[in-house]
Amino acid sequence: MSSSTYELTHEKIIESGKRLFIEKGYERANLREICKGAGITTGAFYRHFKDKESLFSALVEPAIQGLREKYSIAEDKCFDYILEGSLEKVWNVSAEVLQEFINYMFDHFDCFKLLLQCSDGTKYVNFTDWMVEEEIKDTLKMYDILEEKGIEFNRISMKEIHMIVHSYYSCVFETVLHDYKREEALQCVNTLATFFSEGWRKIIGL
Amino acid sequence: MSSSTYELTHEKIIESGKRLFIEKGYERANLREICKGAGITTGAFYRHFKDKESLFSALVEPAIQGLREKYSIAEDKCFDYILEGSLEKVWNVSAEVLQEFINYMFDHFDCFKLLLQCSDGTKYVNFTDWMVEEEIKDTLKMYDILEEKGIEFNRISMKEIHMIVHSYYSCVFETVLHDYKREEALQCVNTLATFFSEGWRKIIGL
Amino acid sequence: MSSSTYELTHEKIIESGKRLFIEKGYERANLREICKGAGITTGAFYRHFKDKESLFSALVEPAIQGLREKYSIAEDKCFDYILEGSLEKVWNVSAEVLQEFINYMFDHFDCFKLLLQCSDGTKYVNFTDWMVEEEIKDTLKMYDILEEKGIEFNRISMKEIHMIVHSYYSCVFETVLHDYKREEALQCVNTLATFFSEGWRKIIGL
Amino acid sequence: MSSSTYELTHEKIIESGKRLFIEKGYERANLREICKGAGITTGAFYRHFKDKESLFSALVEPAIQGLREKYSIAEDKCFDYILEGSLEKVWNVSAEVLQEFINYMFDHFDCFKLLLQCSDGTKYVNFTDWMVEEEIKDTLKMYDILEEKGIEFNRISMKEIHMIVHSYYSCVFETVLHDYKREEALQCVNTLATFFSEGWRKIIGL
DNA sequence: GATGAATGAGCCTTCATTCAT
DNA sequence: TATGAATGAAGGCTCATTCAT
Repeated sequence: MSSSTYELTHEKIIESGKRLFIEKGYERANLREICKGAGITTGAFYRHFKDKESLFSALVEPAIQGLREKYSIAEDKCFDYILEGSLEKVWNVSAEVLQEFINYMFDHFDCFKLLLQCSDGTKYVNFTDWMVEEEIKDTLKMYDILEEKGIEFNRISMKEIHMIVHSYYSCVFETVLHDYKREEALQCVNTLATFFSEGWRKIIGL
Repeated sequence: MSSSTYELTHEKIIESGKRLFIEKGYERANLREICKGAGITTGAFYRHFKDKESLFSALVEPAIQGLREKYSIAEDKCFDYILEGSLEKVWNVSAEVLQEFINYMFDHFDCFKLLLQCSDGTKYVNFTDWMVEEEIKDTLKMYDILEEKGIEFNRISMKEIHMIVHSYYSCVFETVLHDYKREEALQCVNTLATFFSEGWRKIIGL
Repeated sequence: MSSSTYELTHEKIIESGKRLFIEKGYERANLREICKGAGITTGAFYRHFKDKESLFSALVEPAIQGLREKYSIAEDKCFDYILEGSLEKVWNVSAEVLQEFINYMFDHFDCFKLLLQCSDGTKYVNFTDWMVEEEIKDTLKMYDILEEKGIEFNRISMKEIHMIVHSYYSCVFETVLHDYKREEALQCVNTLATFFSEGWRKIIGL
Repeated sequence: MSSSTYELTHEKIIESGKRLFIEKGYERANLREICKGAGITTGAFYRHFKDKESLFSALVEPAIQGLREKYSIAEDKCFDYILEGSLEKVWNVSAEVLQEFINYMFDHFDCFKLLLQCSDGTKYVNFTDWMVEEEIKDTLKMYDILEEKGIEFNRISMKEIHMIVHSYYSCVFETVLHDYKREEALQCVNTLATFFSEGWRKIIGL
């Protein structure tokens, strides 16, 4: 058995922290209660985590990394299609990726709950914005490629892009924020893909 | 004559509170500093407001009411068009209403900033959700009317509706959250209207 | 009576802080006990002082300022004599100044006790060194004047000057550190003046 | 063969402790870090030392003993000269002893640094005073001898003696406190010897 | 009616030492 | 015997709210 006392306690802190952060949010959750929930004294906590924010990071960072990877792979796939000119396939990939995202998020439901709803007071408050910025970078890259290829399309302003991309992620994350069931979420984002691909087409005139 | 000392002080508290809440958020803003900013003592504060949250409400409630009214009027107008069968006009109204909303929000920029970005720790944290719920009620009502009129369309699930409506408001509020200029915002929501009307059409198949 | 409740409490904190800092030293004295000694809660403390170190500063700063002024006056007097060539008078002034210093220190006995014996952990730990540096500056200035006037003397190294000046102040402060009575102290520094003037004469060969 | 694992570890703790005590002072240095620096666990520490203060003692006690011995020898030599009436030689011995002291201190620089600058919070805080007391005992003994021998001299009060002796040691220790180089220190105490012998002569009138 | 000093519970964090394994 | 997780008491500090003046 790989679970030493240390690891057991560590796990208990993680669980207790998760529970309390979700229940009350980062700031209102207090360490004493988290420790009580983990069956340890406050002193013991600091053998496991540097401080309160460290615990939050530990809770949330792996999920962020995982999503980042998923995103990175999807990104590559999309650009391949764009480069080979199969624009239509991009929309399909987009839909598939969305499903993957949702599945990943529901595999780490609590982490994303934490990130999206309980992170006020941490450096993760603006997690959605961060995701949006990433996506915008890609959108701009896509613009460049289309231009290079001599494909005609309407450019819209940065602000407009931002708004729409934000809207997109805000939909995706809504499934976690409002405790959708996995199946509901998957169905919803299907609709979302349709909705958005139609919107984009109209806007950029492809 | 309308500006007694009392009212003057009241106004000063309002201003100071607004400033500090925006600067630090509801919880991290502290009452002593708010009072200092208003040139009063902490004791005097409680003559004007029941407690900290009351001040926040006072700051924010008028804007909510105003928006509610705007919303109500728009709602009526939309239903009139739906009832008379001029579906196409509904999309136009939608776009116009959006402009009005934006203008209203920018007329009360600070209040909406407060509501959308600084309300963690108050009962207003979920302001966006509340707006979304309102809109959903209308969407459902519209469904009923279309049905009554025998007009064919695709029904989508509550969750899907929720997600898309949320997305819509999340766009609208994004203009405040990211400090768009009024003109930018107005232009953006124009795009948004196009984007969404196209999306909706596709989804519900009208 | 100018003593409002605030000032009364302020004074009580000062007294309690002084007592506890002297008893245990800055670091080992704790705020809760200081407050208990002052008959207030810890919260109240922070209406009077920014933090623990602030209280220490308040206790000690006036005495430092006072000494600085005394020093400044003595300095001027000495340089006047040096400039007019009455070197012999300088030794006399030196002795008189020492008496004044001692009297000043005994007028603010607790403050100097604090400064010299209880300041570990504050920015005042090296108070003696600071005084020594001041005096050394003057010694060097005196060197320059003697040189300008063409008076012959032995120069000794900075380190030697430092050591001897340190020794001088260490004597002076010893009277506080070891709770001499004022009269004892005054008599002692008389001897000290003799002792040091003899030493200096020999060393610099005047 | 003399370096068992135990002794090796012991030595490592000594080194790590020395480093950290010097760096932060006794109280602010923390045991966990000392142990980490020694490559052991906190539990293991207590197999080598009873507690934190024990470690400090171990670090510092040998140097104290060594100095004590040096002192004792010097003391005997001085009294021999006094008894045989060679008062002048006493001053010379004094200067020689000082050189030896300095050399000894610089041979065990860290220990004296610890003793003089990092001992706040231990029973060694007043090491200088302890040295002074020792010297004073000798001074009084010398008084007695002079008296017995019918030699005339000015008696000065205990407090005066204390002050001047303190001043003397405070010079000596200053060389460690301010990180003089050995050569600087040796030169300085030469000056010191001259300075003080002149002072003493004047004061006691020999 | 206004003042503002005081409350008091709460917060995160530190650390020498102990003790089950 | 060595380990190192856990203890537990203490520390400095914050803040919405109360209440004697």
